[in-house]
Amino acid sequence: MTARISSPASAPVRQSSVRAHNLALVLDTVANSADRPSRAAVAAATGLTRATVSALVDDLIAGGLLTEVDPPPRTGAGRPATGLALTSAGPAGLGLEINIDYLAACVVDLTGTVRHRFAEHADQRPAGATAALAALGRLGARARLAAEADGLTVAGAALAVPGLVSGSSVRVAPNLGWQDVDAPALLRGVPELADLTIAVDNEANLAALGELRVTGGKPDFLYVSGEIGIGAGLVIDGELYRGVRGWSGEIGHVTVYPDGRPCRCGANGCLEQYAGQEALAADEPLAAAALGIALSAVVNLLDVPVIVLGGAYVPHFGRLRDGIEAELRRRVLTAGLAPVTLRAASLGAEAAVRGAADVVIRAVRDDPAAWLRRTR
Amino acid sequence: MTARISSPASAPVRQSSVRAHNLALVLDTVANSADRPSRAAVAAATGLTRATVSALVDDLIAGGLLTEVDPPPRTGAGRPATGLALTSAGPAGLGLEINIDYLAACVVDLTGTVRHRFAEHADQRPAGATAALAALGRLGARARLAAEADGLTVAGAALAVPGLVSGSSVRVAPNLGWQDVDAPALLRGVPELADLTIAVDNEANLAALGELRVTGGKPDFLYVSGEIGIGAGLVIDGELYRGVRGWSGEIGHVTVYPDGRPCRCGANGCLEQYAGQEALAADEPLAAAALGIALSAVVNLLDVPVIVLGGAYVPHFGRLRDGIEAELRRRVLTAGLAPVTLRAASLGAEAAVRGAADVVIRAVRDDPAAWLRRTR
DNA sequence: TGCGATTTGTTTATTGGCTGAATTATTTGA
DNA sequence: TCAAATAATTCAGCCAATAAACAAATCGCA
Repeated sequence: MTARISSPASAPVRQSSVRAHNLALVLDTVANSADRPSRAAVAAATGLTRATVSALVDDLIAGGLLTEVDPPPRTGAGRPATGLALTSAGPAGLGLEINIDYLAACVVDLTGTVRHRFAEHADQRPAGATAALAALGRLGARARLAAEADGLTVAGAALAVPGLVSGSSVRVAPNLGWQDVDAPALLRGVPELADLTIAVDNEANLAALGELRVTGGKPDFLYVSGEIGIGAGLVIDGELYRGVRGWSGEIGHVTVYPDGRPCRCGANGCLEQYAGQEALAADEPLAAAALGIALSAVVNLLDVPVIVLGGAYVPHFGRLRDGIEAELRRRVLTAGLAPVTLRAASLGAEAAVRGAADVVIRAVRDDPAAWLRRTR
Repeated sequence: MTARISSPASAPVRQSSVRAHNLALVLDTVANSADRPSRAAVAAATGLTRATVSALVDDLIAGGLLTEVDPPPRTGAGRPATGLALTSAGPAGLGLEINIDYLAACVVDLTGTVRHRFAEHADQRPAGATAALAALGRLGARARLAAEADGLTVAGAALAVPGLVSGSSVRVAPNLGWQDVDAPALLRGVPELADLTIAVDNEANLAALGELRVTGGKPDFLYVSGEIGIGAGLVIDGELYRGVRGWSGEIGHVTVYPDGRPCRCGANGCLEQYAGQEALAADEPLAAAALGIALSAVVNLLDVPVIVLGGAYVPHFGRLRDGIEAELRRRVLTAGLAPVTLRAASLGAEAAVRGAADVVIRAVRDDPAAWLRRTR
C-alpha cells in the first residue's frame, strides 16, 4: 500500500514532498517504537527499502533529530543492529500559560520529556495584559536559557490562554478581562524571546494535546477542562480539531436547562452555571447530571468514544462519575451498541503548558524536513 | 508552496503517489474551473509546469476522464488554446435510497449532472429488509441499464438508509424496523448489480454531501435533515465527518428539555420530540426554540459557521427561522464575534440519493489513478 | 501581405528520490 | 573455522518532476 495523499488535492507534489513525507514517516516510526529500532526494523515497519531508510536516517542524524544508541538485546545470528532513538539534545518546545491566578512556562524536548518547569502564582487580573505578558515573557526567557544550557534549541513557543483566539490575537478572555490582545507581540517584547515564533491557543485545546501526549497513539477523545470556565478540546484520530475559526469546544455554554440560571454570557442554563469551578466548590447537586446531559449531546453529535475529565474535575471525579455515566447511558442513542468510556485526566494543572510545549515539538515531528532546512 | 502530505504519516510515499496526487490535482482544477481551461491555464493554477500538466492530461484523456473541447473565446495574440472539460461519458455513480415510504435510484455522471432518476412510492416497512432491498436492487438495475445505454460506466453504488451504519452493515434502522442488515449483499442479489461495490451510509450524511455538491468549493456547514427522525451531516472543509464509528450526527437525540417529553429512545426531552416531522405537522410551538437550543450546542462545540436545514424543514423554513436565530444569538458564545448563517437546503427530498451517487464519483475524482489502473 | 510578438503545447536533457540487487560487515553456531 | 544469518551500504535503473528550447498557431501592425 502506498499512502493516500490528502484529498481533494490543492497543491502540487514533487519529489521533495516525497522526501519530506518519508522523513516524517521514519521519525514517527522511531518515536512510536517501544524499543530502539534498527534501520532494518524501520524499513520493515514502514514498507520502505533499507537503502531508503538508511539515507533518510542519515539526514535525520545529521540534522540532530535522531541518534544512534545501543541496540536492544540480540536474538540470533547476524550482524548486530544499531539502535535508533530520538535525540534529547535537539529541538525543544517552549510552553507558556497564563491563567487567572498563575503563570507557567515549561520546556519539552523531542522525546516528550519535560526538561524544565517554572511557575508563578499570583492574581493576573489587576496587572492587565501588557504587564502580565511581560512577566510571563521573563519566565519564558528563564526557561529558554535553562534549556539552552542543556544544549537544546528552542524551536518555537506556544501560549495557552483561557479565552477565544483568532490567529495570534486573543479576541476575548473574559476571566482575565482581556480583549483583542496581540499576545505574541507582547511576549516578544522580552529580548530573549524576540526571535521566536509564538502560537496562541485556547487552554482546553492545548490541555487536550497534553493529555494526548500521555496516552500516545492516535486516539479519539473529548477532553473537558474544568477551570473557572469550562472548555473542551476534541481530538480525532490523534489530531486536535480547532473549528473553522478556532472557537470550538465552548462546552461551558452549551444549554443544559433552557430556562435555568442566568449566565454571565447572557443566556440561561449554561453548563458552566451547574458544573463550573464555583459550582463544584459549592457541592452543587446538579453538577453530574448537567455534565452528563452536555456530554451526551457531544457524543450524539460526534460519536466520540472516550471522554476525559481534566483540570478541576480530577479531584471530584469519584463523586461525579456515577451521575455522569447514568445520563450517558440514558441519553446517548448508541450507548447500547458501544458504551462511552469516562475517565479522569492523567495530567493535572500542568496539562495546558505541557500541551503548549508539545505543539512545538509536534510541528517538528510532523515536518522534520522544515527543521532540517533550518539547520542546514 | 508544495503540498503538505497528511500527517502524521503512516505509509510510504513513492513516485507513483506523486503521480496519483497530481492527477487528482489536475482533475480537480479542471472540475472547479468556471470556464474550460487550457493545459497552460491548469499549469498556472496548480503550479505544475506545462510539460507535466500535458503529460497528466494525456493520461486523463486516455482514461476517459477528461475531453478536449472548444476553448473559451480568445483574448489576444498567441496560439489558440485547447479547452479541457470533464467527460460526460465516463464513470458514473449509482445512488440508492430506501426510506419509510419510498425507494429511489439515480445516476450522476462525472460532471455532477443527474442523468437518470427513478423512484417508487410505497410503505417499505411491511415488506421487510430482504424484499425491500430486492425491489430497490431492481430499481438500481434499471438505472444502471439506462446509464450504460448512454455510454456511461457505473463505477460503484452507495445506499442511503435512515439508521446507524457500521461498515457495510445497517446496525439499527428503527423506523424501518431493521436490525443488522447486510444491505450490500442483499442488493447484489440482483444479478445486474452483482459486480458492483456498494457503500452504505446514513441518509443525513449523504444528504449533506448532496448539498455540498450544489454549493461547490470547500465549505463548512451542518446539514440538518428533518425526516421522521432528525439527523445531521457535518461537513468540514468540504469533507464529511462521519465520527469514529460512523455514528455522528444524531442531533435528534440531543437533550433539549432534560425533564421533557419521553422519547422512543428511552430518554426525555430529545429534540426529535419537539422538532420531528410529526411535531412540525402538528404546528408544535416549541419547534423553533428546540432547534435553536440544539443548534446552539453544535455551534458552541464545533464552531460551524453555517447551518443548512433540509428535508422536511424546507417548507417550514420561513416559519422557523426567526425563532431559531433568536436562540442562536442568545446562546452561541461567539455570536457577537461572527453571526451564524442559517439557510434552507437547495435540494429537496432527493438530496440523499443524489449525495449517494456523488459519493461514488467523488471517489473517482479524488483518486483518478485508481480509475486509470482499472481501465488500463 | 508579411513579419514580429505572443501564447500554447511538445520535446529533450537533467535532477531527485525510490527500488532492487549485489556487496560488505559482523555476528552466531555447528 | 566456516557456513548461515542479519545489518547496513553501494550502485545501476526507473519514474516523475523541472527547465529550457522548440514547434505551432494566431494577432496586430506596418
